[in-house]
Amino acid sequence: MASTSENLTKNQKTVLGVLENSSEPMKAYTILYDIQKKGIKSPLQVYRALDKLIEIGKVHKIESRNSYVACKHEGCNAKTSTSFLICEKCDNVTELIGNNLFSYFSKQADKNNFKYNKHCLEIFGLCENCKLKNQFI
Amino acid sequence: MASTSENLTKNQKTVLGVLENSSEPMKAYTILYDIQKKGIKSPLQVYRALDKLIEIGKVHKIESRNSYVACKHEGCNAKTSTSFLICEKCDNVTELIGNNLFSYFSKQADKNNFKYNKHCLEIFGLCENCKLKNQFI
DNA sequence: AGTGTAATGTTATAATATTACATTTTGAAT
DNA sequence: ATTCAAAATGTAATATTATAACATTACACT
Repeated sequence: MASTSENLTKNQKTVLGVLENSSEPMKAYTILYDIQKKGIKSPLQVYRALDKLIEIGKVHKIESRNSYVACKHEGCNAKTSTSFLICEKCDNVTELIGNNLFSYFSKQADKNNFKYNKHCLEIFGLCENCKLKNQFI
Repeated sequence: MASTSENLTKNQKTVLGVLENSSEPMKAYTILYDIQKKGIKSPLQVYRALDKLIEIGKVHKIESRNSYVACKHEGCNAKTSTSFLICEKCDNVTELIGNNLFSYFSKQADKNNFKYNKHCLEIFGLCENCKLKNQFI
């Protein structure tokens, strides 16, 4: 068995727990403040846990926001690449999965004689809820 | 006439100048150190200039690197959206342009009942040069 | 000249992330 | 069981990136 939640360390479990219970992406220092009761005292402890969780694909970073989000997809293959829909109104974030972005980007890269390895994609706009609300403004 | 280089302010011209003369993306504080001779003394002056330059599409930000790059494309429409190829070996950055990413992403968003507004895409891999070098390792 | 708006200058500080180094835990090989 | 190396941890300090707050200046338009 590879890297399931079972063989995470204490700090890693704590950080992952906070993220999984959050309805939205969290910043590193917000995570820190949330778990100082649980024995984590320094930013470094959070960043180290995040690094590991990102490495094994349990957590993704949203670059444009310096935020971190737990991945809800069992066995997410987005260990390196990430693709998000980010609502500009309510900050809700959805991960794009099971699509063919990889092959599409590979082709785009090829045209520029560039060898695709991974990507990060962040699409901004309105989520379903906010879209509906917006119609009446 | 809209926002051409002509009606930029002194600070904005200075910052844009540095970026245009750089062969690679620059960080805000690197820009600052480079132009302290020219009367710009504080980070804020750099960030304000960058904000404006980004707003008018003369400069783009590379989110994953906290770096800024001058746009080489006359009348670049990427005022908001950006798409980059980033070499993991040499840090060379190329902007993807004139492609149909917009419509592709709109469709992807639609599938999730999400209204596309803009995006940032960063593709990591090997640029042409580094790809060639790599073959002999 | 007076007014409004944008840009500027300056200081301080907030927010995000890493270095350095000493210590402890873990777990596999003997 | 003991040893050993690798991984993880703890702690303090610091580096890096970005913004807040507020006073001042420049300039176009009346």
